[in-house]
Parts: sequence; C-alpha cells; structure tokens
Amino acid sequence: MTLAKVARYAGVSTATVSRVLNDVGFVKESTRKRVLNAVRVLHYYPNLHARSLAGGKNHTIGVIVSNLSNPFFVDVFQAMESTARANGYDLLVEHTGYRVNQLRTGVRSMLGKRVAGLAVIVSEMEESIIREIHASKLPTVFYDVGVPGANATNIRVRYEIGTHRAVHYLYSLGHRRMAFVGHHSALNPLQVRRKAFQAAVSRYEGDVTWKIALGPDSPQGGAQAARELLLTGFQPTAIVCVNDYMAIGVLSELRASGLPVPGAVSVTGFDNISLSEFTNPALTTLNIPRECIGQMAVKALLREGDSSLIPSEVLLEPELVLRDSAGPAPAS
Amino acid sequence: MTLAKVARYAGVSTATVSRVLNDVGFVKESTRKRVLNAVRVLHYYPNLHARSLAGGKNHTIGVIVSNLSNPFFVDVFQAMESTARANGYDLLVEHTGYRVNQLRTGVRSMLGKRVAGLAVIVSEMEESIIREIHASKLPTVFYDVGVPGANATNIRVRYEIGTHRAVHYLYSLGHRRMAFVGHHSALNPLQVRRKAFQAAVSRYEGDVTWKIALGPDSPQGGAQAARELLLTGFQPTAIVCVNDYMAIGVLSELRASGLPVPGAVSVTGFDNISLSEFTNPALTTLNIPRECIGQMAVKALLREGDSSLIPSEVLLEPELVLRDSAGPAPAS
DNA sequence: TACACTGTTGCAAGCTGTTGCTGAACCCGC
DNA sequence: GCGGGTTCAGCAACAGCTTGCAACAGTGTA
Repeated sequence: MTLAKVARYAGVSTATVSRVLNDVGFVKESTRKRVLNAVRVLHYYPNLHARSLAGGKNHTIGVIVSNLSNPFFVDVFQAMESTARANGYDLLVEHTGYRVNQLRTGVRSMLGKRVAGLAVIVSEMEESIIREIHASKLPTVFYDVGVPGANATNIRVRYEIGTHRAVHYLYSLGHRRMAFVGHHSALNPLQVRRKAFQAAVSRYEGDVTWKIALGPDSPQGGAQAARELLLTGFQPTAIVCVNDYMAIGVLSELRASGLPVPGAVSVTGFDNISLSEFTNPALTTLNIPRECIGQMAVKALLREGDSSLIPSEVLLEPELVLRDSAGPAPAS
Repeated sequence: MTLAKVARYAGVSTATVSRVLNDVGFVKESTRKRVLNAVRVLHYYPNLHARSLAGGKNHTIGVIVSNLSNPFFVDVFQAMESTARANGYDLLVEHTGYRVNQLRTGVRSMLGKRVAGLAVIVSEMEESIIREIHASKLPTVFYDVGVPGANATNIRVRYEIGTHRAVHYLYSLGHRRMAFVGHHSALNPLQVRRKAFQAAVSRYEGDVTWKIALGPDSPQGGAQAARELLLTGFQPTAIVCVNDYMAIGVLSELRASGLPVPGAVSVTGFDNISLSEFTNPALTTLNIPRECIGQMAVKALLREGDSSLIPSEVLLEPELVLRDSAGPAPAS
C-alpha cells in the first residue's frame, strides 16, 4: 500500500495525499475527507523510511545504554522518553551489555538512521568512538564518558564527592574496615568510581583498611563479589557498592552468610533507584537525579535556537540518602 | 555524505560502492580497497532509510512492551535481542506504560517502519488494534493478549494453573485467609489473573476467605495495595501477588507493618524474575520461562521457510519455585 | 583472427514519499 | 465583465540507496 495507490483511490495526486497527512498547505475540506477515507479503507500506513528520506527530517532521538536490566538506565530512559514525546520526538534505544564493539555498532546504526540526536549513557567507551561521534557533527549527550566538544554536552556525576560522602559517613559511624564492590574494572568510568573510593579511604590513611571486589553489574554480580570478599578472610564492617543494583546482591549474600545488616556489616549503594527503598533493610545510598538527567539530555539534544545556551558540561553532586542499611560499626 | 560522493571519490559508480558495502556480486580486490578507503576517509554511514526503501527489506523486529521498569519485560526483551542478533536482525523497542492509545500509536509506528515482524508483549489490548494488526499481514507474536490468526502466534501462560498451584500450596500450609494483589483491573489479561485467583480459592468455598487489592505495576504499587489491604481490617495470612515486581513492595510493606514474612504472612509472586531470589526473604514464586518466550517469539517471527511449522498457539505452564516467603500459616 | 567465456563495472529504473513551482478555478470589487 | 488576489491541486524533481541488465576488457580456444 503506497501513497500512489491511496491517491488513485481518492482521485487526487500524491501531493495532495501527502499534504492531507502532514497537515500542511491548503486542502479543501471535501478533498481532505475523501483522502482520509481512502487511507482508512486501504489500511495505509505511510512508509516512514521514505518519509524521512524525502523529508530530510527525522524526529527520533537515539539512546544507547549499557544495561537495560539495571533500573538506573531504565529510569533515565523513561525520563527522556516523556520529555522527548512532549516535544514530538520518538526514542530509539539500543543496549550494549557493556561491550565496546556493541557500542560502536550501535553508534553507527544510529548514525545510519540519521537520528536527530544521540544520548550515550554507557560506561564503556573508546577514544576512537568519541572521535567518530564528534566527526559526525551529530548533537550528542554523553553521560559520564566522553569529552566536551562542539556538538556534545557532557553530564557528569561527581563520584568523588558522592563516594567521599558515603565513606565519611561510614567512618563517622566508626567503620575502619571497608570494602568496595564494583564491576568491570576495565571500564573507565567505573575505574573512576573505584578510584574515588580509594581516594576517599586514603584520607584516613593508616586508620582504615580496605579491599576491592568486582563482579558483573547485577544482583548476582554483587552477591558473587561479596562472597569472594568474605572468602578472603578480610572482614569488612562496611561495604560501599558501586550502585544499588549490585548492592541488592550484596545484602542478600550477607544475609546468607549470617551477617546481619547493619548489625555486623553496613552497606551503601549508589543511584537511589526506586528499588532501593524496598530492600530489606532499606538501602542507604546516594541519590542521582535520573529524572533530571533524562530531561536535560533531551533538552540539550533538541537545542532549538541558540546553541550557545547549551552547557557543554553539567556536573551533578550525589546526595546521601540515609536509610537502614548502614549503622554504627560493631563493637569488636 | 552520500553514496554518490563516496563513488566519485573512489572513482567508481554508486553501484560498485553499494556492492562493496553489501558484499554482493563480484568486485575486484583493488577496487574494493579503494572504495573501503573512501568510505573511511569520508566518514560515510549508509543512510539506512534509503537502504531499506530501495532494498525493500528490513532486518528489524519490533517489540512493544507494557512496562520497561518491570524486569519481566526486560528479560523477555533481552532473550529476543540475542536470538534476533544471532539471525542478523535488530530489535526496536517501544513501551506503552499500559496505555492503550500508546499501544495503538506504537503499532502504527512499527507498521510505518515496515518492521519484519512484531512482538506484542503487553497487557492492555483492544479488539480494534488486533484487527488492525491482522489486516496488515505482518508476522506477529502476541503474549497473553490477542487471538490466533493467519500470521499471528499466541504465547499464553496458563495463569489458572499457576495461580491454582500457588493457592493450593498455601492452602496445604494451612492458610485460610488469602488476598490477591494485582494491578490495573481494567486490563483483560490481568483480569484473567485475578479471575484465576478467584477460581482457585473458590475450590475451597466456605473454607477460605479472601480479598483483592490493586495498585500500579511497581513495588510502590504493591506496597500501596498491601497497605490498603491491611487497613480494611481483613487479616490475610497469605498474599498472592500478580507478579514478583509488585511482591517486592508487598514484602516491604508487611515489614513496615511489623508483620514477619513468612511468620505472620506468607507471600507468593509470579514470574520468577531474577530479583526474586534476592529479596528478603527470598520470594516463593511461579516460574515463567522468559528466555524461552523470547526465543520462541523471534523464531516464530522469522518463520523462514514453511510457515505451517509455526504453531499458532503456545501454552506455558508456570512452575512453583519454593523459596522462603511462604510458610505454614500462623497458629492464631 | 574470430568467438565464447568469465569476471567487473556502469547505467538507469525503481523504492515511496516531500515540496517548490505552476496553473486552474474561484471570489472580490469596480 | 474584467483584473487581481486567494485557494486548491498537480507536475515533476528530488532524497539516497539497490539491483537487473548491458557492456566491456581480458583470456583461452578453435
């Protein structure tokens, strides 16, 4: 079913049908009715490929995320979606599973689809991919990764500050043996978080001993990392997790090991995903304004008008959310 | 940047560039090198709209889901994605937030994008939308909703059986006051689940009293429903939840109300999302093979060859997964 | 030397819409 | 009844790619 057939059925030219469907130009009411009727009768759906080819416009924003299982990404995605929809744009998600190659493929696919803008909310990254994106001139928003550039906005969370707040809080509760549970150490932004932890504990040099354990980004991964951590014989009284999603697994593993939280071990997360309120005990964590990130991202991409108004870098400070999973260090 | 420019730069015709990029036909090695070089130098990304318009083929499968926040949908999506990718197809997700209008828009958008197949994994549905899909002749897979048709495969979970298993299990543990926590009562497939519960408890007519509470599909919704339930004064010793995602909220609310699980109240979920293993206590639930659903869906859509081999209806039986959230009814 | 292949490449039509421009029809006031 | 401004609709030129068919250069054969 094509425009031409609809036009023939309605006894008009394709131009007229196009105008009716796009609501542009002058079309007599009676003609419009005839066209609309033909569209309905023939079950016609405009070919969007042809449309964006001919029109040269595209009302789609691409989003690439690392892990759709992690509620953090879904939250950002949803915030983006409602903002985009409100502006007449659609979203196109792609997820990489933390694989750089998948990211590269995803970016090219987005470029091939001629999206109006691209949001890259991932942890994996490579210099060459950033260059590729910059060279394409496509309006882009990076989260965490990436460097500011001509058409690029960077949204960055100040992990150092967030992690320091968590560590400081735990220190003030008397904790002196801490551990960090992270994931995929090879990925740069995650290195950043690990280093932020190291920097934070090193402020209490000599006073605090620490250890690091890693696993995949999932509750399973958190549980696994916690298990390995406990097996080393190091007995942390506090575990700082790279995100809430992994913290869920850490909580579960501690319970399985008979270590009450926060009685024996305190746990903190990062992100403040809505699930963190429902864990048992409820998770003490650092809030990252996902809603706000999603909105900013879309607004930056839709840079209607003065592009000089778009900040090239946005820094967010995570705030500590006190709940029940962290408490005073055990007496011992 | 277009094919033509690349061709000019490489000193060949557009046909040759196209052949190189698609790896079809014979191209001399030296020519191929020249073309590939031009592509690299010029930062060329083939316009995928033009490509699918000209080629008449599309290697994209559309997926429409109700709620990307619910891990159940994400799991199905991921299974579909890897199966699709293995067959050289991409996925295009859209989510409706349980809104029928959004579903209609989504379906039309998929039709407009001329996807190769469509998987509709939603709970909301309308007769007219099904007719629209059937009329389009697009290979389709429905999950839960929809009726079998020419190009449509139906995947259906036998909720009656699953729910009956849960209720029976609880009954055998001595529970006589049960509640059902569901969501969005207006949506048909969810009605089905509620009715399945009613049918299950009615087998113990007179012996079991019950009540129903509803909320949005989220932990928050589960907590809210549980709260309302408790406020009625009805004191269930067991709560059957429509899915694990809501059960998480129910567990949390019971804890907040000082009701130990499973000491005072037992809870069961539905879906067996991976999170259900990590709740505290771990959730007793019914397994739905999401991995398998995702694979079947893609295979059915890619009906290469004999389409008569594709079943028009698949029934799945949920199996009880025993964990810690359900136990003997309190003595009371 | 003519002929049949085989491997390579280009020409041009076609995929399905959008849109600038042109022209016809229609209305107005004088 | 006529010039001029509006409205409305069609023509045809694209948009960027794929692909069937023709053409052409070599190579081996008769």
